[in-house]
Amino acid sequence: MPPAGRPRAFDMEAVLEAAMLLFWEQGYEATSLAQLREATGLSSASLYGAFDSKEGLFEKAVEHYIAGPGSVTDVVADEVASPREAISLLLHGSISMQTDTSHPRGCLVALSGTVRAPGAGEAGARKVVAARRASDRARIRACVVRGIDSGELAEDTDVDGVTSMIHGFLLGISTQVCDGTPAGHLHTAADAVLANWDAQGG
Amino acid sequence: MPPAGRPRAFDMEAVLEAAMLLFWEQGYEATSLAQLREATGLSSASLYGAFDSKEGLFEKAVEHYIAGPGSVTDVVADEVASPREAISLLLHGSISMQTDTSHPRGCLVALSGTVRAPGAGEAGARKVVAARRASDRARIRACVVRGIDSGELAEDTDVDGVTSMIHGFLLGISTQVCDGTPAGHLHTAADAVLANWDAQGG
DNA sequence: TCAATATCGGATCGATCGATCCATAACTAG
DNA sequence: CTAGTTATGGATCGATCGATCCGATATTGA
Repeated sequence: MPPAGRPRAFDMEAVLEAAMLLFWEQGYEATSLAQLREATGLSSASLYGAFDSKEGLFEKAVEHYIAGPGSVTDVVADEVASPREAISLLLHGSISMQTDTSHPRGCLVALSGTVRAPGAGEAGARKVVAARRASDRARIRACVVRGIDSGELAEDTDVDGVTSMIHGFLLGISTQVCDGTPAGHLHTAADAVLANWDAQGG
Repeated sequence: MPPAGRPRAFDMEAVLEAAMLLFWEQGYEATSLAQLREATGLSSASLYGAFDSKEGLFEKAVEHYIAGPGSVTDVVADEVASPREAISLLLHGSISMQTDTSHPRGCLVALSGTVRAPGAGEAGARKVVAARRASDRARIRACVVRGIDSGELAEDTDVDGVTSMIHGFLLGISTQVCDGTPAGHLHTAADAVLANWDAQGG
C-alpha cells in the first residue's frame, strides 16, 4: 500500500535522468537549481521535498548514472572472464560509452571533481564520486591480483604499479574525450595498455 | 621611464602566486572574488583594473602556473634527450611535482575543467587550460614521431595510439593524486608505461 | 466525514555572486 | 604650478545563488 499523504506526481526516473544529464554536461558547481527546475519541470518545493538539497539531488543523479551508463565499468568485477579480458572490456567499453554522442561526453564520475582539500570541508557532493572511483580502482586491483594468480602476469608484478597505470589511463580518457580525441585513437591506446599487460606476463 | 599615472602598489608576482594557489586548490568556479581579494590583499578596483575580470585573472594565474610548477612538462620538447628519456622525465617529473606537499595536489591544467559543450559558449576560462593540454599532447606526439625516426619505436607504431596512451596516463595522474594514490605507485606505473615503449621497439 | 500526512505551484527569503562606481591619492608631462 | 592619467580603498550595484515558506490539493487511516 502507498504511504500516507499526497502521492508524487512526477516520474522519479525521468527527473533523475534529466538531472544526471545536466550535471554530466556542466559539472556540479556550474549547474544551478534554476536549470534543474527547468530540465526536470519540478518546482523548488518538489525538488527539496524529494532530495533535501542540491547535494542530495546530485548524489541520486550519480547513483542513477552508475546504474546506467556508468555501469560499463562493472565488467571488471566479472570473475567469469579472464583478468586480461576483463580489463579489455573495461577500457574499450568505457571509451565507447564516453564517446557515444547520445549523451554528454566523458565520465561523470571522473569529471565531477576531486577532493582538493582533504580533511577540511570533505565536500559532500564529491564524496559519492570519489567513492565510485575508489571502487573502480579496487576492482582493477583485484583483477591484477587474479592475473598474477592465474599466471597471466609474472609473480613479481608490482600490483599497485600496474593498477595505477590502468586506472590512470582510464581516468585520463574523460579529459581526452572532452578535448576531442577521436574514439579510434583511444581504442588503439587501450590495446597498447593491454600489450603492456602481455609484456609483463610470466 | 615608468608610465604615466599612479604606479601599482602591489607585487604582481605575489598576487598571481596567491591567485594560482587558490584556483589550483578549488578550481575556477568554486573560487570567489571575495576569496581572491582576501588572498591577494587587493580591492575589487585593483583586481579589475589589472585583470579586467575573473576570467582575466584566471588566465594570468594559469600562465603563472605554466611558467612555474607546470613547466615540468616542457622537458618533453627537449630534443637533446632521447625520445624515451623525454617521456620518462615528463611522467616522473609530473608525478613528483603533483605530489609535492608544498603546494596543492594535482595539475591545475588537467583539473581546471574541460569544454563540455563545444561550439556553444566556448567558456573563456577553459580555453587557456585546454590550449595547454593540446600543446602538451602535440609535444608528446612529436616525441613519439622522433622515437620512430630514431628507431626506438617500430616503423609501424600507431602514433596517435601511443600518444593517447601516454597523454591519457599523464592526465589521469591528477585525479589519482587528488584521491590519495601514493607517489611511489605512480612512479612504478610510469615505468610500466615506459616498458610498453620498449616493447614496441623495432 | 474528519484529522493527519505529504506534495504541489509559486512567491520569496537572506546571502553571495561578479562587477561597477566614486572620491581620493600618486604619479608624469608640459 | 596645472592638466592628464592611473591606481587605490571602500561602498554599492543588479543578478543570481541555494533554500524556505505558504496556501491549496490529494491521499491514507480512523
